[in-house]
Order: sequence, then C-alpha cells, then structure tokens
Amino acid sequence: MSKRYTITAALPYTNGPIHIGHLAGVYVPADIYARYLRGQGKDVAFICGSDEHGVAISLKAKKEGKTPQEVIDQYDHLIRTSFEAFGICFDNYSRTSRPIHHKTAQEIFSILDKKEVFEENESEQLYDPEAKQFLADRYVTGTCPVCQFAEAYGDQCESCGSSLSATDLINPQSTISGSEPVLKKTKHWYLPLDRYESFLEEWILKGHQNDWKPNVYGQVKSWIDNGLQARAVTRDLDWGIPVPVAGAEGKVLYVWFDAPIGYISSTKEWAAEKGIDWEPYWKDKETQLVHFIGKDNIVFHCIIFPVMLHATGGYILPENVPANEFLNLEGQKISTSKNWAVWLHEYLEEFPNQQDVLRYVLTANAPETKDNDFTWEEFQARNNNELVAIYGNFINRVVVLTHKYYQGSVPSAGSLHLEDEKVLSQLAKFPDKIGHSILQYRFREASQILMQLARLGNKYLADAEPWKQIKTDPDRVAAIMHTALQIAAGLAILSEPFLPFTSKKLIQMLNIEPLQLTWETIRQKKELIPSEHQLNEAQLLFQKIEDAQMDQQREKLKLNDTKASGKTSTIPPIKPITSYEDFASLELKVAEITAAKKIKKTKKLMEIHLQVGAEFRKVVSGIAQDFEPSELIGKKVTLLSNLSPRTLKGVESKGMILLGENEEGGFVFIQPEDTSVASGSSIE
RNA sequence: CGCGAGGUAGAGCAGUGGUAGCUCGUCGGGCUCAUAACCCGAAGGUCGCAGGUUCGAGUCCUGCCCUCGCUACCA
Repeated sequence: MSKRYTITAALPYTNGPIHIGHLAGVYVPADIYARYLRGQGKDVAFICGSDEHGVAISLKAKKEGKTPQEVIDQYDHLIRTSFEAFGICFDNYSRTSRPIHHKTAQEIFSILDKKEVFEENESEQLYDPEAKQFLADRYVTGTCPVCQFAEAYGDQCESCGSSLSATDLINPQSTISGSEPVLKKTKHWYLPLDRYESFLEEWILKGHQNDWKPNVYGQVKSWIDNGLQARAVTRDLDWGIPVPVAGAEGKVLYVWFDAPIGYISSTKEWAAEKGIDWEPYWKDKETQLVHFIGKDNIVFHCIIFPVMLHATGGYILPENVPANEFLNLEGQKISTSKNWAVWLHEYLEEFPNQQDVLRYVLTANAPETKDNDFTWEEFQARNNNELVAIYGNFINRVVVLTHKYYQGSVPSAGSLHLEDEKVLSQLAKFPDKIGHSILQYRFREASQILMQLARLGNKYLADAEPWKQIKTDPDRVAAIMHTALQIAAGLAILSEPFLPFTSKKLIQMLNIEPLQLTWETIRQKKELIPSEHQLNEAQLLFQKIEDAQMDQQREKLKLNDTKASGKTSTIPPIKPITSYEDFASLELKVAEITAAKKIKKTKKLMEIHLQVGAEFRKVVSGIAQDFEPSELIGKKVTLLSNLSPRTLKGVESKGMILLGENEEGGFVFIQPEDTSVASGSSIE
C-alpha cells in the first residue's frame, strides 16, 4: 500500500445547493475511502472546494440581479455547511475564488505557456458591441441551423440536441443586451490534446485496463480512439481568473482549466495552515492520487487534467478515477430546475440527527455500476429493517442485558466455548473483508459486509440464549456477554467510515474511547473490551421511520415539481405586427395522426404520420417528452402544411404541428374542438 | 448505422463456458432478552429480444430493442 494518499472529490459548482445525487455519487464514497485509510494510519489529504467560475455563475448573477460574488458566497456557505453536517471529513474545503487558487492556476498556465505547450489561434467570434464583450456559449441564442428551433444556445440546440458553435446560429442575439452581435477577431490559447494521445494510450489504455471501472475505461478509450482535438483553455469573459500572459487582456481561464487546479491550491492552503510541505501530496511517486467524480466529469479528470499535469511536469497522475453513475429520484432524473431533488439542507431540517441513515442508504444503493433509483420506500426499509432491526437492535440487546445482569460492568470471560472462539475469529476477519472492498471502490459491498457483522452478533446471541442460561449457568452467561460485547466494540470501530455519527455514539455508549481501539486491534483478535469495564447507559442508535413521514416527503416532491415548472412557463411578449398577406401565405389544415413513434437517440423528437384529407405525410415534432406514441393515434391536430420540408435525424418533416404550452410547461395540442371537422379542412 | 456504460426474482446486486445465486421485501412455521432478532421452509427468473458457435451459453460471436451518459441549469 502507498505511503500517502491524496483524495479529491469533485468541486461542487456554486450556482445551487447540493442534493442526494451529489452525496451518493461522490462525497459519501470519497468520505468512506478517506476515513478508512485514516483508520489504517495512512497519511491522507482529502481535498475539495467550491468551483466558482464559469459562464453559468455570471449568467445566474445577472438573472437574479446580484453580483457573481454574492451568488458564490451564498452557495459556498450552503454547500460547506451541508458537507459539514453530513460528516464529510475534508481535510480542506477551499474556494477557487481565493487568491491562492488564482495564483496557482496562473502559475500552471504560465509554465505551460513558457514550455510552449499551447497553440495560439485567432478566430472570429461573436461580439456584443453594446455590452462590449465576446459572447461565448450560452451568452448567445439564435435559430438552430439544423432544426430551425428559434431559441438554440451558442453551444447546443435544446430542441434537436445538435451540438453547435455560436457562429453557426442564424440571426444570433446576445442574451445580455439583446442586440445583434458582430463578428470580431479574438485570440485564444489551446491545449493540444492530440499531441498527447500516445501518452494517454500508454498510461491509461495499457496501464489501467484492469483496475479502472469499465464505464470510466470505456469512455476514455472511446475518446482516445476517436482522436483528440485541441481545446481552448481561455475565454472572453469578465468572471474568472485573468490569463497571465501578454496579449491576453480581458481574457480569463476556461473554468475547466482552472477548476481541477483547485485540488492543488486547496492542498497548498491546507499544508500551509498545518505548516507542512504540500509538494509530496502531488509530486511524490509514493503518493496515490484518487479522484472521486460523477460520470459526466470523466473526460476532464482522465484526459484534460492529466495532460495538464503531465505537460506541466513533476506531477503524479491519478491512480484511479472511480466515477459513479447517476442517482435518480422516485423514477425520475434529479433536476434542479424542476426542483425534483432531495436537498441536503432540507433533509437536515426534516430528519434531524439522521445523517447516518441517508449516508447508509446512499451507500447501500450507490450507483456504482449503473444509474440507480432512490425511493423513500427503500429509504424507510433500509432504516427500519437494517439499521434499526439488525444493527441497532443487536447493540441494544447487548447493552441492555449487560446492564440487567451486571449493572453495566463487562463480565469476565472465564473459559470460552468453541462457539465463542469461532465468533471471535470471524470478527477478526472483518477488517480485511471490509477493507478489501473499500480499496476496490466497492462501497456498496463494503456496507453490506458491515451489516453482516451485526447479523453475526444477533445470530450468536440467539444461538447462545443467555436469557435462558442465566437461570442455570451464570458463568456461561458471563462468557457469552463478554464475547457479544467484543462484537459490539468491533462494530463501533468498523462502522466509522460508513456511519461516523453512529460510531461515535456507540463508542460513547460502550465507553471505549479511552481504549484506543483500531482496525488493527480487531484484526489481531485482541480483547477489545476488558472485564470490569463500565458501560454507559443504553440508548437507541436509530429510530423507526413511520409511513406518514415518507408520505410527506413524496407529497413535497410532487408539490415542488408542479410549482417550479409552473414558474418557468412565462407568457412571451407579443411579436411585431404582421400583414394579412404574410398570414395568408400560411396554410393551416386539420390533420389526423395515424401513427407515431419515437426517433431513436433523441429525447424529444417523435416521427408522426398524418392523414391530411386524402394525402399522407410525415412530420417530426419535438413532443416525445410530453406524449406517448400510443396516445397520439387518432388525434386531430392543426398542421402548418406549407412549411418548407426539413430533414431531422434522417427523417424528412413536411410541415409543423401547432402546439401550445400548458401551465406546467408541457406541450398540448391546438386541437380542432369540433370533431366533425374533416381531416384536410383548411383553417382560416 | 457517432461513441461509451448498463439491462439477471417485486427492489438492489453477484455471477465470464459446466445444476441460476446473495441481501431486502412477500407467504407459512418455530423461538422470544431486544426497537422482533435468529432458525426452518415456500413462492417468485423464458438471465432485454432474435439468431449463431459449442456436448453444454447469463457467460463467447452477430444483429436488434430499451435506459443513461458523452451534450443542458445537474454527480
């Protein structure tokens, strides 16, 4: 095993609070890993911080009439306190807006610049003459050149899913001033990833074929196999870290260039406070660097950041990047805008002192190999059937019986029977079993092994039946209770990475803090609690969760959902008046849907077959998220029939079905109310 | 035909050529110190679909379907 560990957890982006998906995907597994290694006496730096640059933050600030600083301060505080409350034990949680980070990021940029790693390229970009700034990505909207959708963004069309470049947009419009942008030359610095293909092949494809998770390895392989392209690492924005070279005035580092450097600056900040050297944590070959992230971040952590580190020189590369998949909530994707989420700060209010329950449920059901679903039903079941009934119940039986028979003083073992020895030997194997799973990043499995230990304790008690023996053989009972208490103590220690609050409570209850127990003590099968050791009073570790509480949570989700989406549906202003001739040139007809099917590989597009009078035709419509194909058949709709045909995803669309938007932001048909209107009739 | 990952009991997962398993849930029985644990038993699977290789396929090959990501405020 390595000498030293640098563990990073994805930097949360400070434009919103964090929810259970973040916790399950990144922070809980990283926390378990860090706590475990510390428990083995390893030198660990568990590093994180707020990611506070990027377009999304300045956009959000503008929208809310705040400064970017106010936005990031607000969410940094919220996120920071949520992590703390959930016991995520970062050694340091920094912010990318701090001077130390600006300095570190600029230094790395300067080194790369000096080494002539970057390619500099001038290109024509959209520029807003009114706001006097370049318009990147989401600062510009316009008509999609692929599907004609009128409100496509500069980086992507949300209607057809095409990935766009801002200069491709037809009739582009600045989202800042609303004015029409002009083309203007600007220079940018590019990281030539293509030049590092052989380095990546050697390092990842050959070096980590067997120890990286299939989802991570497969994703990286596909990127490399398809050929990498140079990526711009600078942007024309006013919110971010100034590019520290001549000729780059008014430019900032691209947020994805500066964010991962945040791990380094956060380490520096921590080391400085501790009065130690930060460099070994990033430069010593005997340090193991591990990035915990969600699957959407794979490219940045496996390709871009390692290339940056490699090109800068002297840095170690990640040993592993155990990216998790995503967690859904009650069958639907977690969505910030739809408020379909369980927010950590709200959970803390609604389930006070039950952080471990959520930690446990998210670990036991972590999206390690595929997307998983979080349901309140499962949350309740795991709490009531596992934490309360198995873990909590075992502890309660042991402590209550010890108080009943021995006034809370640990009885002396006397001579142990074979079954006692057996169970103690099994206990000694748990540290390695759990540790093995954790080191393989199989936290789900590890949590279940822990639960097996509590099961073992329950079974041992049930088999030994001290409550019967007490009447006939008190010496035997002393040995049994002594043994059962060893298991309880073992559970207290081994639970720590998973259930830190419970572990603490249990340690307090068993009064074993002064005994300085470790995983190694258990492994060596030493006596964990000695005879005559005095326990504290029994208290319940977990509480049952009632159905009513779960119903409340489900209700709340539903309420939030409709409320939030209602808010997003705004009535657009009336467009400039048009002439009758323009209107008359449009042909509206009644059409009947004869067939419909979803178009593969798209989210919104549906291929719809229509009968318009005697004519049959096909249109493509972006309604797949609001309707099932089967419910469309037989419906009469209003068709704009003389729109110029257009091919979308390989399907030719002849016309456009008119749609309205309802209060929830979903689509509804503008439908001829009178069913007697024949298909093919004109609408005037 | 863009690429990647996943699809195994109601839920969550393990299982890479040899009798389909584990945990939770459900049903029946036993036991009772405890917030009903533990024990015994049962039901529940055409291993996404179709074809192929093989004595033998959840596992290997080919084609297809679905979900998610790469690509959105989101890990």
